[in-house]
Amino acid sequence: MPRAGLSREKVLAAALALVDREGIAALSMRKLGAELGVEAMTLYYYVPNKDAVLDGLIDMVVSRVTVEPVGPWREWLRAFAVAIRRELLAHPALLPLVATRPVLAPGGLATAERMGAALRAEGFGALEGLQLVNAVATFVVGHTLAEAGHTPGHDEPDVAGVMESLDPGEYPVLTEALRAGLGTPEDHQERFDRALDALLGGLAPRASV
Amino acid sequence: MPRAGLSREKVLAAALALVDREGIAALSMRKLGAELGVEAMTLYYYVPNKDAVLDGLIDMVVSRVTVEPVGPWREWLRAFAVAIRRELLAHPALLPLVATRPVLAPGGLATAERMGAALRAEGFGALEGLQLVNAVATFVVGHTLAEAGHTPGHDEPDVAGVMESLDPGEYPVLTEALRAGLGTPEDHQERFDRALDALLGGLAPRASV
DNA sequence: CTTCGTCTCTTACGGCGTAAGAAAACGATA
DNA sequence: TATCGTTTTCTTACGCCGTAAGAGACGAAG
Repeated sequence: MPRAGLSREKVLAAALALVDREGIAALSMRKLGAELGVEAMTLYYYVPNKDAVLDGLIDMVVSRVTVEPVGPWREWLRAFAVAIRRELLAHPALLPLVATRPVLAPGGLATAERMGAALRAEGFGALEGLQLVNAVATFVVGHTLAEAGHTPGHDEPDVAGVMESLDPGEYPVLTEALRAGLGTPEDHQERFDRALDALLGGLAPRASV
Repeated sequence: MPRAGLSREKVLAAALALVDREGIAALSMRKLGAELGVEAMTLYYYVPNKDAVLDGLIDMVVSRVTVEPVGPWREWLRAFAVAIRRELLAHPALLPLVATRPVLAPGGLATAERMGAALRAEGFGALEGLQLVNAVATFVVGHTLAEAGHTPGHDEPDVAGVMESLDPGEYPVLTEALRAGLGTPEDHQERFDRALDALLGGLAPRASV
């Protein structure tokens, strides 16, 4: 029986809290151990290495995205996209991780399977349906990355700073767009909605509509 | 006059070669120095710190994407998307970097400006046009990341391995899709083309078509 | 020759992931 | 209670990393 009451789950939970609070760069085995009142090497009893911690983190987040594929397929695919985005924005520090690991992690497999099955019932082929799911997922990750996936050190795009340093004579259209709100949260939301609508509106099963 | 004939450009070029050859994780100041026949600290005469090297790398790649915005806007936007993808796939190790830094880097500003101006001439607003450019860019980055942006260590998705370890009883649709080519290069290409068509087809200026 | 600006090196510090194994705390048994 | 095997934790050490600080080597200019 563990003396400090540790477990893989508690290690991962502490890691997520640490990352959310101080960013991905602050996640070191030593700091994570300190967070749990334990030496760094102790963690290796619960986790094979640091990479497993990272994998565990993305799996935690991905597993939280659960959407029932019922009703019109465009609607629940949209809900799927929105759910991914919400979850990613809740843990922006994890974005670079989620983006650079294969989507075929255990946490997302069941969801992918259910969606693929539902789409096949709508006339899509198995490959075609999962391509669609994949396209939506990669779109959301890409968009959310651009929105919130800043490398620590380069903090957020800093629209105001860019605007000032931009020569209006050289970049008139950019200047005008920035003044009109390019890069603001509302802009991201609007762009996300519009592009998602376009994407979903343009995709359909090969055979019929 | 430099004794070793070094320069910021040569440092960056060597860094790009090193990254292309051994991956982003292999890029350390010491190795980069060795690559150039010089000690690590020597590099700091040409570059303020490692982060500046990374910034320089993405700027090199981004700057190479130059598309003339002439003709039907959907066509050159498509060419733009294809050009980004080509450039990113040529240096897949840089993908995680490109994805996590603001798109508003110097190298891409001029391109964005020209495209924004061209779109405004087509009836888009300044903000609206740049949103469109941004949407296309983030889509491409997201898609290409999923295609080739594997974290070193996790090498490429390894479709064969996933297929074998997948229980066909539990994941019938996934199994079928994998057998049909999900995750192959052709699959990526096809999905990219289809989603890009959908995206471009669904986007239009607010006022007219 | 001296001086100065340019370029490169040496040394050192604190941090990282983790391999190897000693050491401590525990429940069960005698 | 005393002992034992297992489970859990810690100590030490190695080779990496980015880079701060400053010494040294060099050609050109006076």
